[in-house]
Amino acid sequence: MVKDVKEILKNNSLSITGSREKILGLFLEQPGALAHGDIEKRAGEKFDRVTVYRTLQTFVEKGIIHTIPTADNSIRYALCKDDCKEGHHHDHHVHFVCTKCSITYCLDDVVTPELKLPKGYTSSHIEVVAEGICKNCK
Amino acid sequence: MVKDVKEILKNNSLSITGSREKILGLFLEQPGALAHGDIEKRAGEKFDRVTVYRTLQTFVEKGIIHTIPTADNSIRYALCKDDCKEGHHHDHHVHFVCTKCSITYCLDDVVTPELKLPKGYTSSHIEVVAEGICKNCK
DNA sequence: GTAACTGCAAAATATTTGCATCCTT
DNA sequence: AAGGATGCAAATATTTTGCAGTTAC
Repeated sequence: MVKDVKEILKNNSLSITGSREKILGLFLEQPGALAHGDIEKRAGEKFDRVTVYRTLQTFVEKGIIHTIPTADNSIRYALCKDDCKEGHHHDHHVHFVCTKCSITYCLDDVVTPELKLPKGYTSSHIEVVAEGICKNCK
Repeated sequence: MVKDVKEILKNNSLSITGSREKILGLFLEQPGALAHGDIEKRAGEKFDRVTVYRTLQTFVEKGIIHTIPTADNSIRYALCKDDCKEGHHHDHHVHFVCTKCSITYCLDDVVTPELKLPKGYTSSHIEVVAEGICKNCK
């Protein structure tokens, strides 16, 4: 995983700007996923709401981050692994939402299981979200 | 699965009102899941937006329907099976979103697979959403 | 210098709340 | 009759859009 903010942006042919560096930095400096609100309210940083929306959207399009749908309708974003390319996400790992601290983790080592779908159904992507207690809260 | 609207409401100690009958009827008469907007715009029926919000919330609380989170941030609702009790959902089946017709199905016969979570994590619920082409669209 | 990015204002949507009225039991 | 449900109005919250000024390359 490339850890340098500038390099990630360069690799995706995005211009290097303050907001992008700071927002991408937030993702790199912590393990969990971030919701739009988390980023906006992040202490010490003042982001324009609109810039956050647009930056997140750009990152998703470029395959730098991916979205994690959760039951409470709060979309979270998390870093993609290196093999995500523009328009072609490969986040075949399981997501875990802690019901206590509500941190969302990407369990990169837990692979999405195979599913036997009924006749006639073909799936291109499977999203798995587990809910429970994480290792820090147990 | 109980198919009678009035009976379902009675079983859950809800008063039988026009909106509840109509909204619950919508769920019973079709296989897919419904989003809030689907219900509101349903041709032939005029529901107050607020009533729809409150009715759906009541149904979820009573365990009559459950929510299905999807990547596009549109929450869908689908009927629970009979073994859902108030405050204790048992929808251990897989959900399928067709990328073509965007109907969301509950695949009641496909059971949520077991997951090997990392040390320290315990899950109480696992949500699986598959995306692809359904049997009607292939 | 040019194209892209940002931030402000404002529009468009979506969701929640209060309250008076009506309906179910 | 009493409690709960509905529908309207309005308050909040969320997301999108337009545009002028600024910045990266």
